[in-house]
Amino acid sequence: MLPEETVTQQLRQAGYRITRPRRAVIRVLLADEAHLSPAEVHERAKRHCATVGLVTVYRTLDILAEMGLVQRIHAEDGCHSYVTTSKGHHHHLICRQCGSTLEFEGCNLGELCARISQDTGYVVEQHLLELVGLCATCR
Amino acid sequence: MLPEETVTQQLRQAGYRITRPRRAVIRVLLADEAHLSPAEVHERAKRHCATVGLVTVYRTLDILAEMGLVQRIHAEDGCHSYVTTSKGHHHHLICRQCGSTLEFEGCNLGELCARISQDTGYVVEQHLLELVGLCATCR
DNA sequence: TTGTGTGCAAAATCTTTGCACTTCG
DNA sequence: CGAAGTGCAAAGATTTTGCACACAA
Repeated sequence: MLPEETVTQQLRQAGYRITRPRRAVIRVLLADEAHLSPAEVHERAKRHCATVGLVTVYRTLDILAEMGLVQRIHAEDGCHSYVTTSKGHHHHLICRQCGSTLEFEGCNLGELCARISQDTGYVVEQHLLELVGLCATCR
Repeated sequence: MLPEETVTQQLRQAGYRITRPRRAVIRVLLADEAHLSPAEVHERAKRHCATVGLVTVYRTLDILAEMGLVQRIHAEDGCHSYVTTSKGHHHHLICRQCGSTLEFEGCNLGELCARISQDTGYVVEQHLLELVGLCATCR
């Protein structure tokens, strides 16, 4: 899990100001290991900044997503929740019960992509991969 | 691509009636090789059944998804569009330009899942995999 | 001090629900 | 004929936008 200061520093470098509401959103996302919807982030962010509005949560999530610091999770019923994400190529492992997430590396899809490219004529540029299951606790 | 009769027969077997609006939605999804949002499906379905309402499109998509005949596509900005899908384990290859999709098999993730299970304590039950790129035409 | 960021309210989407009418089987 | 299906309008839910005020830097 990224330290809060690393995130705020990146925001600052990108020209964004560090405000109480933004800090609250960041803190929620870093603290929680589960994926959270904007409404859930808002609910929890109020603990750190009682006056924060839902609109600011949306705006902050947009910025963080734009900068690659958070990512949407694609669940069965939609893509309405977010988790923090590290730099570089990796994917998420998601518990279907509690929503906890874990990053992993080494998806090893290069060979598959090459084969598919050859077979289909598509140029494969990126891939979306998520593993879904039960975490050790929920099992 | 599945023949229309196969789909309607499956609906019938599941106890659903085959109506003009439903047939229109099915025809649109089978004909189009790109992924379509409910609104896009509606627009095109009107060509086959001028009076079809958007609500019926939603309801029909729900039924088809429930039966595993269509699937949501998970794009960057959301999961609001659908494609037809065959039975069995496979994934989609999606053109980021025109939205055309192609199914492929043999994702070969068994080994990866086993490794991740061992490393993390999660039981990996399912996975979401999509390849994104450019189709031969858009290239 | 100054312009970015904020909350609020309102608007814009998108999706679901209630209900009387229609239509498949 | 009867129950399942439909369209419409309205309600709900979610997300975005406009604007005056607040507050980081």
